[in-house]
Amino acid sequence: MTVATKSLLSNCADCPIRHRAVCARCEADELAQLEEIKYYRSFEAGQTIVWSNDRMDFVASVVSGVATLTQTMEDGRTQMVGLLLPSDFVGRPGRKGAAYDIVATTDLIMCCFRKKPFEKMMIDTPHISHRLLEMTLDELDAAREWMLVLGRKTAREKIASLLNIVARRQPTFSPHGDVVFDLPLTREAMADYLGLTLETVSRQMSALRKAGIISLQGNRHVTVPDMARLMEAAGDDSDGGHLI
Amino acid sequence: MTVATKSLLSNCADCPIRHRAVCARCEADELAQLEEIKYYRSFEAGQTIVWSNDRMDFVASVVSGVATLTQTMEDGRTQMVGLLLPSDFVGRPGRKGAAYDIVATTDLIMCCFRKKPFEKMMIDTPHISHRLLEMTLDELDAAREWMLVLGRKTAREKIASLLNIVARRQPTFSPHGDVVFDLPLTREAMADYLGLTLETVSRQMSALRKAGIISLQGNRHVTVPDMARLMEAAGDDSDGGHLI
DNA sequence: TCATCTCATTGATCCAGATCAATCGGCTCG
DNA sequence: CGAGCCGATTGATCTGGATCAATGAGATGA
Repeated sequence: MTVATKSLLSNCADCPIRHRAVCARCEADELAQLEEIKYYRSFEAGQTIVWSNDRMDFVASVVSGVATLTQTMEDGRTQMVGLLLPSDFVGRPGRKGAAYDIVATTDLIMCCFRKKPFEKMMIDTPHISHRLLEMTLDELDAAREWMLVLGRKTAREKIASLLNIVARRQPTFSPHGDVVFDLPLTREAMADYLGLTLETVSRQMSALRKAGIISLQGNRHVTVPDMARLMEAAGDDSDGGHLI
Repeated sequence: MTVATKSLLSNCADCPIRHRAVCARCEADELAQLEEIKYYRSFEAGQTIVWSNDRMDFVASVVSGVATLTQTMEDGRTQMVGLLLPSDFVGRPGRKGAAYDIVATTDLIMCCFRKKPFEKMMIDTPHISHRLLEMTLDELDAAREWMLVLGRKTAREKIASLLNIVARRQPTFSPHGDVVFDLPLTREAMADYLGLTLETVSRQMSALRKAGIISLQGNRHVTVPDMARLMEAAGDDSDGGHLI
């Protein structure tokens, strides 16, 4: 981490995830309290942050980079159950151990809080626990959306659904014009997310490319010329009609 | 509903889900406040309680019976994303519409709260919002567990996993000796939960019966002579070694 | 510059579960 | 009682994605 980054990060007011993370609703004095108990940790791509069932004595927000939550069966089958992007929250207040393996898939910076003081703050600071409830409900919605993908979609629809989600979480996203981004996942990680094999992922990526729905520059860099066609390939209603 | 049931239900202190539902942590005075804004609704098996995207101006707890949350694609493929048993919470504070179809699969009684007053109470009553956070985190864990089932398990393991979950949520459950219960779902609903067809569900139920892992009396009534064998068939570690 | 490693692509074959179809058993209603 | 219905079972066949296997394309480093 450079000196400039370190100084940027030390101050919550300048934090890139200030308005989206678990601290989003905090007032200046509450932020000052959080600032007292926070510390940063950084990880390299590929590092395991926590192993499933290990004791985990902190909770954290992803500041930059991407991490994954995965579950593994005894025979080695693995399923990714969460994709953590900047501002997402990690860890469970009120429980000792980690329920999943947490792995950094890119270089990663996390803003950590020791669990005990954080739990104490949650009790006297409703702004934190309300924001955490809201974020947890959003994650639950995302998990249920993913259950539809895993249970009922074809391989091609699964790939298109994943590309759609990653595209929409880009900071520069706009639904019109080309959408360009880097996939934060290997083909194998995509397969683990989608309940497929990596060969099927590769074949379906090629199929979407041949159909002109995406174009690829290298393995990771994706261009989507028409988001509506991508959504159609994902089996989603192209007019994502929301009731607000 | 009989007169006896009605009288039983009108008093929170005697409520069968008093210690497990969203009100579990409430003090007597808080309970009295809840009592003011609550009302009961009952539904018959098969009735749809709310349609996806409909306005939903209440939240509720399941008092007795079973309901399901399902998502449907335009072409009719459906995936169940939640199974609501007594004490489970329904609805999302802070959002106008329902995200899923909610359907009663047995006769059902719900304890409802109008959304506005409930949201107001959540702000002044940390016991409620903390309990709701805890329940939502549990649901998120259950949803992620289910993602592993949907993404990576075989049809036989899926069926065994579902039986395992239903067996463990019986009020009379004990891990030793015969476990006996009624499935609250049709074969088709099981298929929607598991991302299978109803034919495959039927075949795998027969296979588990022929293997002696379960026995069936009629279509719905199940006896499990040995929970360890069922867990093994589900692909789960038979010593569910938990770190508390 | 060439060996090695990792990640990805592509081909050939196989099989678990989907699909299509017939039958069964219990229930309700005329 | 028999007709019709609904949920469930069982059989025959098909197919999407898994599996097994070979090859390619960048990156790293001796």
